[in-house]
Formats: sequence, C-alpha cells, structure tokens
Amino acid sequence: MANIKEIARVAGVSITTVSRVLNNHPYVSKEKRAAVLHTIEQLNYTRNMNAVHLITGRTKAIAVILPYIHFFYFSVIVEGLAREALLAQYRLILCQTDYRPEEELKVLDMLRNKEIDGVIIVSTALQPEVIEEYTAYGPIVTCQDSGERRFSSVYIEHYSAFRHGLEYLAAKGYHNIGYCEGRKHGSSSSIRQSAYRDFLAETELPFLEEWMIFDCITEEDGAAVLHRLLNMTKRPDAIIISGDHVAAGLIIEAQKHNLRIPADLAIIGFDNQPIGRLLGITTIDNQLFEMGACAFRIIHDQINGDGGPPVHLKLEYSIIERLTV
Amino acid sequence: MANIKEIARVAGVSITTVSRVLNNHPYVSKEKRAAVLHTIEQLNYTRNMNAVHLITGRTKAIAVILPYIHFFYFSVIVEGLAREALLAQYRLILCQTDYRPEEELKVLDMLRNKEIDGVIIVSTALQPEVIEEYTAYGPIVTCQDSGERRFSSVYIEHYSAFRHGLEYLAAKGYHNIGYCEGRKHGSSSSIRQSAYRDFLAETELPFLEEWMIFDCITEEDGAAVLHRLLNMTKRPDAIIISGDHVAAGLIIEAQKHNLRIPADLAIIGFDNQPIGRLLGITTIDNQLFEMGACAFRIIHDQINGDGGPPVHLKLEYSIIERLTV
DNA sequence: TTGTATGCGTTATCAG
DNA sequence: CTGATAACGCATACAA
Repeated sequence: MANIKEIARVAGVSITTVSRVLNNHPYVSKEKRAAVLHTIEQLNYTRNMNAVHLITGRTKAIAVILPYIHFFYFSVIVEGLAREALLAQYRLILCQTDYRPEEELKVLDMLRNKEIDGVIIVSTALQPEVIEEYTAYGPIVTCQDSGERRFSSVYIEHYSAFRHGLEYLAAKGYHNIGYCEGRKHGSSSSIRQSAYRDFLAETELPFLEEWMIFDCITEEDGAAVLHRLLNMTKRPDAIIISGDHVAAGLIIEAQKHNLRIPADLAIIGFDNQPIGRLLGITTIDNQLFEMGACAFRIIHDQINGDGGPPVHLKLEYSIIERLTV
Repeated sequence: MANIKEIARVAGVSITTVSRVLNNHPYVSKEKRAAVLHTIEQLNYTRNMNAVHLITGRTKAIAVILPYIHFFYFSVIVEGLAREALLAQYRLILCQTDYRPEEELKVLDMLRNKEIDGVIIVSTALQPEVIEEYTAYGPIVTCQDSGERRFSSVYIEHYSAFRHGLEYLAAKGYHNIGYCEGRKHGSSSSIRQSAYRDFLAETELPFLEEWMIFDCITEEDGAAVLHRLLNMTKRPDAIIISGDHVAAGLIIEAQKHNLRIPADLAIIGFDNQPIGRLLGITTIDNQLFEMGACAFRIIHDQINGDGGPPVHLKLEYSIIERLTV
C-alpha cells in the first residue's frame, strides 16, 4: 500500500504538503493541492490510521461496557449512544463483559493504552472506587447513579422512581404490594430494594419476605412468578416489576389462569418497552434512549473540551398510566 | 506516561529485552525478566497499543455493520458475535449505519486504513459487487445469503425457509395466505417475497396484491396489520410474518377484536423470539445467535489462518410448532 | 541470552 | 506558502 512518502514523491511535493492536504490545512497552493489529490486518487491511497493514532494520541473511539446486548434495557441505551456516535463520527467499541470484573478492567486498561478516548459504563460489576482510579487516563461516564464521583454519570433516581411507583399503587388502593427484581445484588437493584423496604416500613403496609422475588430476568421468569403467586397463602394484590418484558410474561401467564389484571393483581412495570405498550402495561419510563444519547454527548464534550469537572446529569422518569393498575 | 525506553533505562536492560518480556518471548533470563516486570509495576507502565498496531499492522478489532441494535434480530446476532469475541479477546466495533451507504463505505474504508482486521456485515444497503472490492484489504463476512461471492457468509436459505413455512400452512389446510414483511427492498426481504410469489403461483393458491403487507417493522405495525385485514373484503385465513414481535402485535390486537387465532387467522412468525415463546406463536427459528457466533469464528480463522478462499456456511432453520397454526 | 539499529506512517516543529 | 527533520512508541532482523 502506498504511503504518504510515495504520494509526495509522485506528486512532486514534500511529505508535509501531502499531510497538509490530508488534513485540510490552509496555506497550500491550488496547484499542489490538486496534484496531491490526483496522486492520492491514482494510487488508491488512504492514511494508515494507526500512525495517526500514535502521533496524535487520540483514536476517536469510545468503549462501552455492558454485560449483554440482547436485553431491551441495554440495546436501547446503546442505540442512543450509537446515534450520537454516528453524528460525531466516533467509533463505539462494544465490550460485552458478562459482568466479569477482570474483563471490565481490561477495557479500562484500554484507556491507559491509548486505544480509546473514553469509556461509557452502562452496567458494571466494579466498585466506583476502582473506576475512579482510571479517571486519570481519560473521561469515564456511567449510566448509573453512582453519587458524586470523580467520573461523570447520567442517571435517573431509581429510589425516587420506585417509590413513586409504589405510591401510585398505594394511592389506587392497593395495600399488599409485591416486588420483582432482576439481579439481586446489582447497583440499581439494591437501590430499588431499599426504596421498596423503606416505603413499606414508612407506610406500615404489610411486608412479606416471599413477596420479594429475585432473578426475574426473562419473560419466562415473569411467567414463573405467576405460579409462585398462585401458591402463596397470602397473595399480594399488586406488584411492581423492574422490566416490562417480565411483567408481560406474568400477564400472559395470568390470562391462561384466569387471573384478572388489574382486578386480581395490579401491575406496574419499568422501562416503557414496546411489549408493554402492546399489552397496555402501566410503566415507569426511564428514558433509556436519551440516557445513551446524553452519555455520549457528555463524554464527547469532555474529550474535546476543557476537561472540566465530572458532570452528573439527572434524567426525569415518568409514570405512564395504562391498563394494569 | 512511561514508555518502553524508560523501562529499559530504569531496569538496566535494552529495549529489546523489555519488548521480549512484554510479548512473553523465551530467551530472557529470570533475573532480567524479574527486573523488567518490577520496573513496569513500579512505573505503572502499559504499552501504547497504537504503536503496536502501527508496527504489527493488526489491531485485533473487527467492525460490525448493522442499521440498528435495538431490534431483536440484530441484538441477538451481535450477542453471538460478542460471546466469541470475548473468548478470542477481539474488540468489536459497533458501526450503526442506519442503512446509509456512505457510512457503510466509511466502515469498509477502515479496513483499508488498517484500523480493523476484518468486517462483519449483518445487514447492508450496499451491493455485493461493492463489498467484493474491499476483500483486497481484509476478510469480510456477511450474515446474509449473498451467493458465491469473494467474501464469506453465514446464512439460512430464506427462500427455502419461507417456502417451508408456506407449505406448512397449506398442509394444515390454509389456502388463503397473506404475507407481512419488513423493509420492502431489503436483500432477504426480496428473497422471501419471491418465495411467496413463487409458492402461490405454483400451487395455484389465491394471490391478492393487498395480502402482501410491507413496512412491518414494529409491534405497532403488527397491530395495524389487523385493522387492514379487518377492512378487507376478502380476508386471508393465514398469514406468514417475518418477525415474531410483529406477529405478537397482530395477535394481541386480534384478541381485542375477538378474532380467534388460529381459527379465524393462522399465524406463523419468524426469528423464534421470546415474545413468540410467551404467546405460543408458531415460528421459524433461524439461529440468530449461532449465526453471529459462526460469523465471528469464520472471520477469526481467516485473519489468523491461511487466508484461504471465502467460506459459505449454511445454517439450518426449523419450524417450531406452537399454537397459532 | 542480549543489545543495536532500523523502520512502521504519520503529524508537529521550525526554519526558510 | 513550502519543506527538512524530529518525534510518537514499539517490534524485529541481525549481530554479538
């Protein structure tokens, strides 16, 4: 493959002039510019970007840390990221780490390595303290509420959102409220758990350990929840579920067993997923697409801007009233 | 940041020796290796990977071209890709191009630029002839049936799969068969369209132009299909739909209008999505996850292997019988 | 087993 | 407006 040196030779100019043309610098005469452009065309030349990355120390690439991509939650955030990345002409390096800390650290090391200009963490198994150490090497943005850390974040207040959902159920007259959660020990999960416990304690509504159901990840898990409910001696009359697809699984299974929604069981979901729209599931919209878009914009600004203090952007959630409450 | 030169100086060895340690070469004495390792630790050193990429001409990165990520079809293929990439310690660069040819070409240019070692095309707006031109710069794999091209492919035979679905419906006694499709002019779409037309022509089953419904992308589009069906003077008694989520939209809307499935309308979907499992939708499984995994393995072999002729891997589909036919 | 010297392809610096 | 030359940080052929 031709390189800049050969272009210079063939075009009869210096390497520097070729570089100037390549980078649209001023101070190149029309004639030389034309000659260079023509030679580039003729020799089918393109820059070796690795050399550019080496000398400039930038790559216009950003890594995204997440466990999986085939869940609605993650794919929509990435969709938001990708739209903005396309606009800004940045590369997105998808780092699916399966929640393995050692793999996540490898990605952060890419920042030290200069392979990437920044890291966006959608969901992580790492402690905030560990992440903070890497802020020395470049900007980092998380899509979780991590408090006032040395890295930026875009988030919704899960505690407040979840309480809001619970209050909504209580206001509608449901006083026996259950709770379905995904991972038991995730960062957002823990926050929602606290919200649930706190709310029930403060309002003195009944709390039963078995009303907290964990590991609800898939639609099938939602269907399984129905059977757990049916087998309970004291059954909740409402349930809050972190994920509309899980709620959907429960609802469709409920239909088969003639359990009426919301008469026998009210349901409020999370994420405002298409399936929820379809089934008329009342849900809490947490602006996933916007979250991704904002995360990118923040990191982009930090890379190209003054490199000021970390940004903490709170997004507003909203309850979408439909038919299951 | 410290570089290899400084490590060499501090450890009291040559640059070469440091490089050897870095790359786990033999022929380094225990003492010097220890000294180098210690210095690396001490100075918090990591390689500048851009320099490595420049000199080796490889980046261990692969670009993935797709229009969006938040559709089941794409996210599951990427999930398959990502699992294998994690195993092989390759980077996946997610290039969402929104079906814009100019953006897709930019990605292919990354191959010329040496920014990436290969390209996996999940879905594209480009003609195969255009893609073929880039095979000179590195391996390319598509997840579509593109015929015997100079680039590799992993695919299911959509023509055959679709005919199979139609035959299945006909065998079950449905003779008025409609058809829902996503993009009208996509590569797979066109193949499925031909399968539909050919089958109806050959079996002399009724064909009505209005029974071919396009632009069915989302769940809502599926719901809209029901209303188009209801307004038809002559209505199909079965329908084949490319995408279980679209079928789900139709089915749930059908429930609201007391149209019985399959008594009034039989439905066969595509993709074997979770929502289909939930609703008991009879579907054609096209092994999306496996497709992604295979695509990665093929490109990985081509990058690291002999660089032999392009591979064309046909995956088998299967009809999953459930309740909607 | 170790080190020297060269080159990868580009941009940045500085002198003209 | 133009060009020579020095970086960037590393891997590797070759010599010792």
